[in-house]
Amino acid sequence: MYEKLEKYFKDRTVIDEPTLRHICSHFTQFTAKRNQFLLHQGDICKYYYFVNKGCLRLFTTNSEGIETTRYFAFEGAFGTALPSLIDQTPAFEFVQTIEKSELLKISRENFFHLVETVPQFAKVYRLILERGFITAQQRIYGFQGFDALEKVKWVMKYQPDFLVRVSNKMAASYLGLTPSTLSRIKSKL
Amino acid sequence: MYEKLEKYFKDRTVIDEPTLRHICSHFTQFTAKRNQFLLHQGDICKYYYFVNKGCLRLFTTNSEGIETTRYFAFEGAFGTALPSLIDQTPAFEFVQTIEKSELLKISRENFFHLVETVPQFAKVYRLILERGFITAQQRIYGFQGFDALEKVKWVMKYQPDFLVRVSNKMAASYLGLTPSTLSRIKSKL
DNA sequence: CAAAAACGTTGACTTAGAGCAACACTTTTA
DNA sequence: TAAAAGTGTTGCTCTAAGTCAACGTTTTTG
Repeated sequence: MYEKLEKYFKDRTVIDEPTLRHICSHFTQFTAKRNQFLLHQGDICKYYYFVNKGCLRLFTTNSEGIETTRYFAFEGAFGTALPSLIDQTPAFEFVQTIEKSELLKISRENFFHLVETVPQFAKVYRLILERGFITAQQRIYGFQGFDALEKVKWVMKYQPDFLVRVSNKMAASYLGLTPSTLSRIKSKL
Repeated sequence: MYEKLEKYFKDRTVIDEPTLRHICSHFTQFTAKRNQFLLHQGDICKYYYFVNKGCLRLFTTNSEGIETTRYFAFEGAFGTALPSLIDQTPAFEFVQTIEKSELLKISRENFFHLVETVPQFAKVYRLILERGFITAQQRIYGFQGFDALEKVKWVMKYQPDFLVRVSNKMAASYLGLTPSTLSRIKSKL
């Protein structure tokens, strides 16, 4: 139940077993069906999620109903609507499973309590933020000024399993293309 | 010399004077001319910068020489090429002043030493990362699927002083537009 | 398991914004 | 302070990608 989560911490910091168990005791497991929403736009986000199995998608829709996907959290990754969780403001993004999933969740209160009281937890949170920030930067640089073909090559290089794991439609909403365009690109390699 | 930096910390955490002075003692001041480069693409980034006066721009160029700007650090803001600073890998982005500037810098070693040893410093770094991550997310959502007019309205709403402070050319490279297009948009409000 | 809904692909048409060039105006520099 | 370099604006043309629609295939659901 907590193997993946424990591995996540062991891979990122020096940590003893009691501390690990203390951390894990704040996470509770639950399952979710395919396409189940854990958070709707406008809700206040209460939990940080960790994916044991399956996949979470974070996305928003604009006024015309067009979806933009920001992030997919696969097995062994954390994910949440961070601005809403931090500031307790209505979420801009939806959090949704795209497959039947086994998830762990920790409440905002417990999460930040651990950040304040367990140095290893604070360290790992710092690493999550650093990587998240860096990934978002790469995405800005990687997508701005790229044409459709370059975007597709970019994900194939930096997230090789992405195109096989995710539907054409969702991949398109991540890349900022229409499904038609992505389909045409893929047919030429 | 350290007033802005001290204010930055006082605004973000509870901190006593000796700790504040300890932190400040690791920063050294220097000045830079307009359009001076503090870091070139491919260099290894050694410093975190704080802007006392002036402005830093972080940008990259693609294979055709087209510039994409990710971030402007104005007075009272931190800025650096974070992936390079953290991993000590060749920088993907340039760091450049766009005005005559007064800056503070702290070495990577001292920065992370303070993160490890001064809880208030770690806290403030965490806040920087959280805000940076959130801003980058907003930028992804704000720009993907927006047309040129919507992008311009978006910056006017969320960064009102931006268009007046920054040249048309640099604003365009931030927005992912050509200078011609931005110029045309502005002429229609 | 059959009907309905959703998805992927492809073709024809349209369009927002890029590319390019010309010119005026401003800033830098020698 | 004159020449050179850089910047903002505007007109014209062109193209990458969006829109819309048709159709077959897969997935969902009652």
